[in-house]
Amino acid sequence: MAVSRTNNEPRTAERILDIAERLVQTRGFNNFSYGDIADELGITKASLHYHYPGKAELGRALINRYAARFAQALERIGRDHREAPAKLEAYADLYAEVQRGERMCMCGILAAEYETLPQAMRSAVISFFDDNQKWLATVLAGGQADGTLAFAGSTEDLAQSILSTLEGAMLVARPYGNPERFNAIARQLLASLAA
Amino acid sequence: MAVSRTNNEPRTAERILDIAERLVQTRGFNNFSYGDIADELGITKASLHYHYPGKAELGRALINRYAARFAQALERIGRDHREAPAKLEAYADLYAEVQRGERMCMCGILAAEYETLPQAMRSAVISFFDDNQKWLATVLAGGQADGTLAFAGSTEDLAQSILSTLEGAMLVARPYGNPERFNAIARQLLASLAA
DNA sequence: GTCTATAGGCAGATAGAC
DNA sequence: GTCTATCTGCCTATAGAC
Repeated sequence: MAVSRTNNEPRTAERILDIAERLVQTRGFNNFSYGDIADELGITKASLHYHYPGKAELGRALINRYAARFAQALERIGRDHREAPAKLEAYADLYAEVQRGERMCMCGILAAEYETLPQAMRSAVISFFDDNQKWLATVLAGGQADGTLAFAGSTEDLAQSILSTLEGAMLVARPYGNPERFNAIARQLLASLAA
Repeated sequence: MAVSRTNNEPRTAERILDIAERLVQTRGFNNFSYGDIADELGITKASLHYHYPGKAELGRALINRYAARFAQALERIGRDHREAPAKLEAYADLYAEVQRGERMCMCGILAAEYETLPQAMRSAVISFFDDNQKWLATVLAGGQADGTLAFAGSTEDLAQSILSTLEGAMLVARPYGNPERFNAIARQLLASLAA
């Protein structure tokens, strides 16, 4: 049964985000244009401005959707896995999937471009990292409590470290175009936390 | 005593690199222009083309100088420190210095922009990472041999992991503008390797 | 080595017809 | 919602005078 919708297949706003998302994650926010999206979608640049008045608004929409999808994935991990090591492995798999698509984490690449981003996008990037770190810290605390994880230092520091290592692994692996490079680092990271 | 030079103080080519280097490391290679350099240096855009015919050549010169300086720093570390843990600490300090200048590692930010780089720059980025990894692997092997470091797995994998963690720590710390965020991760990393 | 002048292209954005 | 047409600005780059 079709979802209620006035027009036939006019999810143009979503399709714009799909294309722009791939372009951000492969080229960076400043290195694609309305023209690139328009060509691929088969409409004109002017039409894009109807859906997203400016590039800053488009950028906000991109991060918002990306962060929401990531948050859902974290919730799902919480439901699907009981033990902390399994949760962390599933978390690393989220990054591995992005890597397999020959993309960079959206907020990772935006962090590199941070100085050039419109203000509205900056705060969204920070929120993404904060949310991830908070989730990781909770998982780490749980694993420490039930003895499935072993580590020294604060959960916050370690959460920061895990996030940075995964982002860095994606970043450095990019030029090599070799997913295994990322996987090797992720495996080491997880192994170092096992009880 | 003055170094032999035909003109008075015309190291324009070097001053161009100084300015461009800071711009790359803060904004990215695609997010600064000849105009930005010209304004800061007080000459015209056209004059820049005399020193570097195109932006691709400028980019090559930037990486070459950066990589050469980094290689010198690695040599110096080898001379100044005998034990592996001290070498690794000095290595992490190289990154911390960059971070203090509110910059990103040049090759780290170029890795994010990799897809958009001219071919000549791409290979130079990979060489930079390869050289660093090779140096790290040698240090790790030395520390393992004399018992000052303790770790499982291959030296190559661990070298990859250290490089990625430091690059990722710089990347994620950028939006926060807080050097301490980088330092906390670097300390954890070094502590995890101590014998 | 540095300048003026200019070319040619592409960026983001807007007005207004349909 | 999408179009054509257009604007303004910036980009890299070149020619040629000084």
